[in-house]
Amino acid sequence: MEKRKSMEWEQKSLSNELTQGKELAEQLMSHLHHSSSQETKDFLISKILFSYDKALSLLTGSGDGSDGESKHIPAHESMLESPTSFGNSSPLSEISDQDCKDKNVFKKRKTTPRWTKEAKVSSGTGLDGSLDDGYSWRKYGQKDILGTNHPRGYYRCTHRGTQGCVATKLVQKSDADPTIFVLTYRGLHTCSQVSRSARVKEEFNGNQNKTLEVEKPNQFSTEMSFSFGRAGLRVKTDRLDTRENDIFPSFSFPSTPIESENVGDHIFSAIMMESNLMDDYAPVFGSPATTFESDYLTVSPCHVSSFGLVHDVQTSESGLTEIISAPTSVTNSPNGDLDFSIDDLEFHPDYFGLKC
DNA sequence: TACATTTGACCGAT
DNA sequence: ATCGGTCAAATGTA
Repeated sequence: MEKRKSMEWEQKSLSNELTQGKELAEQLMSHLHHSSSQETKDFLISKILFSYDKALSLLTGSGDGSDGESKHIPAHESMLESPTSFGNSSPLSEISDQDCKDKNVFKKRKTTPRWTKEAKVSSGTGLDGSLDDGYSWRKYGQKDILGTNHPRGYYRCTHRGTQGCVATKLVQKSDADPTIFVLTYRGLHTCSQVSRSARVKEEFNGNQNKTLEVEKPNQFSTEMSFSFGRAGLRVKTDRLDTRENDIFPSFSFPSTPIESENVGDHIFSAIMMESNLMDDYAPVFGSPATTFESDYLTVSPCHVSSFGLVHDVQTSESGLTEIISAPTSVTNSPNGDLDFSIDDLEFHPDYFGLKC
């Protein structure tokens, strides 16, 4: 009896996944006929691939594909263990498989899920650098993490006190490649830094030949891309004499234009590494079976990388525009952090069809 | 003086 | 008991 129900449920899930894949493909088709950015298309492609991955895992019994109920996977940890290994793998598939081994998919989470987005940043300069994602961050802690050589820095939005902004971010230098920083964003920016973000974007527009697509100015942000673009990088030269800063630079995230001449060495890639990722994307794609239990769902212009399509982009003059323009077609908003609440989704329904 | 950073202590989850 | 995350007092900086 139970088994049969389970099978029916799996069948339904499978159907949902396939349906979702179809819808995504249709959306992709639509985007192909319009002037959507490559990033948007990549995004859809990655979604499709993941959807089919899930469907396959359902078929092969390696997982139930319903990681919407899965326990939280310490994404940052797995990533830090092998920060450069995502280019050829499908981390989410792995997560899915892992999740499905011994969990009861109908169980509720014990804790509020955290939706994280991670990014790898390679400075490549040997100099400490700051990243500007359009927001002001204030460091509130630093911790040595077990199994890692570098401490993890904890940052929260400067406007937490004044505007109650709950966005936080974790920054940690990669063990495998000290030039790479792993950024983990958490929470939704509820603060208003629109003008600042807009200013940064204008800078890009002025400096680059390529035009930014500002399709949804009030919803999702391009800050992730900005943070690794030229406006977001600057060389922090103060307090370099301290050991701590040597191994772990302080990220102040001002909107200071890049001052380093080594911008071209900077590499950007972002990874979304959350176990519940796909299910929470699902509503965006109209999956009928999706349930909302989480407080936030994450949308990142960079999540293509989380499906094995790691998008490392050289921030040379030509490459930079690629970084900037592609993600902007997906997001544009004061919410530099790309997490957003379900409520936000409801208030901006047009986002779904347009972007996802 | 106001704001940011540092860092040890504390807390909750596992 | 351990570990990751956060707090908050002390300290630094502009």
